[in-house]
Amino acid sequence: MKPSEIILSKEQELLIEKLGNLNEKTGLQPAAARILALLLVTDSMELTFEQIHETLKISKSAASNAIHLLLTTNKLDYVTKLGDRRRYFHCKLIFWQDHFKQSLDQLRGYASILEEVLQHRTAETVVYNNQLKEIIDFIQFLDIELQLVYDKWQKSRV
Amino acid sequence: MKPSEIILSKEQELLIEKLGNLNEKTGLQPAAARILALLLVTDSMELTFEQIHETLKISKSAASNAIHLLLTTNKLDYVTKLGDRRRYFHCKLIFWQDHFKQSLDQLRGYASILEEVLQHRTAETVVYNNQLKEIIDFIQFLDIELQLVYDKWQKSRV
DNA sequence: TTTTTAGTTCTGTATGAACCGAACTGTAAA
DNA sequence: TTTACAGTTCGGTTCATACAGAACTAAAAA
Repeated sequence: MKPSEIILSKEQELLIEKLGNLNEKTGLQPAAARILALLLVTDSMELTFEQIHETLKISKSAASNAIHLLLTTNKLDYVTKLGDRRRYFHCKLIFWQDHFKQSLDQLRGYASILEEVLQHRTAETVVYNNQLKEIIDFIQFLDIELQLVYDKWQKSRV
Repeated sequence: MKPSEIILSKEQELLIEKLGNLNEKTGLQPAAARILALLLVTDSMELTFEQIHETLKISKSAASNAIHLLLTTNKLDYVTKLGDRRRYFHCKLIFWQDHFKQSLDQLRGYASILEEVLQHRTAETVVYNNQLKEIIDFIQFLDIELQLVYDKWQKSRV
C-alpha cells in the first residue's frame, strides 16, 4: 500500500487538461491524449505504468490499452532497468516530425483523388473545372514548398 | 412519383466513396462527407435537397442535418431560382483555403501551450527541455514559413 | 379552403468508442 | 511451492454518434 501517485501542481494539472484536449482533437483517444500530456508536463521524464494509472486516475486496463496504442503508433518509448521489471515510459518527442510528414501524405492523397475527379468530370462545366484545377495546383504547390521548408529547417540545425 | 435520383457512372460512385472516406478522416460525419463528395463529382454542379437524399440513399432527416452542418461550417452554399422554392446546393471550393488556415491556427495553439509547458518545467531536465524547445522552434518556424508560402501562392496567381 | 411541396424536427434505435473492475498470466522473489 | 508483482485480457456498462421513419410546419398551388 505505497501510493505511487505523482504530485502535480495546479498549473501542471491545468496544462495536462489543455494539452490533452488538443491531443484529442488530433484524433487521439482521451486516455492516450492525457498520458502524452502528463509525460510532457511532469518533472520526472520517466513514469511507470503504475504512476501513470494512479496519477491520471484511470483504470489499469485503460492505461494498458492506451500505452499499447501509443507504443505501436510510435509516440511513446520506454527503458528498463537492471533488476526492475517495470518499464519507464517517456514521450517520443520526435513524433512531431512524423505528424508533419503524415499531414503531407494526407495532402498528397487528397490531391491525387481530386485529380481523378477532374479527369472524370464533364468538360462542359468550364468555370467549375478551372476552380477545381486551381485547388489541385495549390495542394501540389504546397506539397513541394513544404518539403523545401522542411529541408531548410534541417539545414539550419546542422 | 418522379424519381429525382441522379444517375452515376461506376467510376463516379467509386470516387464518391473514396473522397467521402477522406472527408470523414478530417472529422466530418459520414453523410456530410458523402454529400460534399457527390457535389464535387456530379456533372450538374447544383443539386436539390431531394436529389441529394435520393442519390445517396439517405433519409431526409440525415440529409437535412448534414446539409445544415455543411452550411454553418461554410463548406456548402446554395442559390435559389425565381418561382422555385428549392435550394440548389453546391460545394464551396474555397473551403480548402479555410482548412489550410485552420491548420495554421491549430499549430499556433499547440506552440503556445508547449511554451507554457516549457516555462513550468523544472530546470533540471536540461536535455529534455532543449528538445522541447527545439520542437517549439520548429512549429514557430513552420508557422512563419507557411504564411510566406501562402503569400507566394497568392502572388503567383495575380 | 384544401392539397401539395419542400423541407425540419422529433422520437426512437443501432452501433461503436471508451472505460471500469475482476479475473487472469507470466516472471521473479521468498 | 507459494506469494508478490507487473501488467494484460475479458466481460460488461455507459455514453455519444449517426442515422431512419414518422409527424410536423410553412408557404405556395389548386
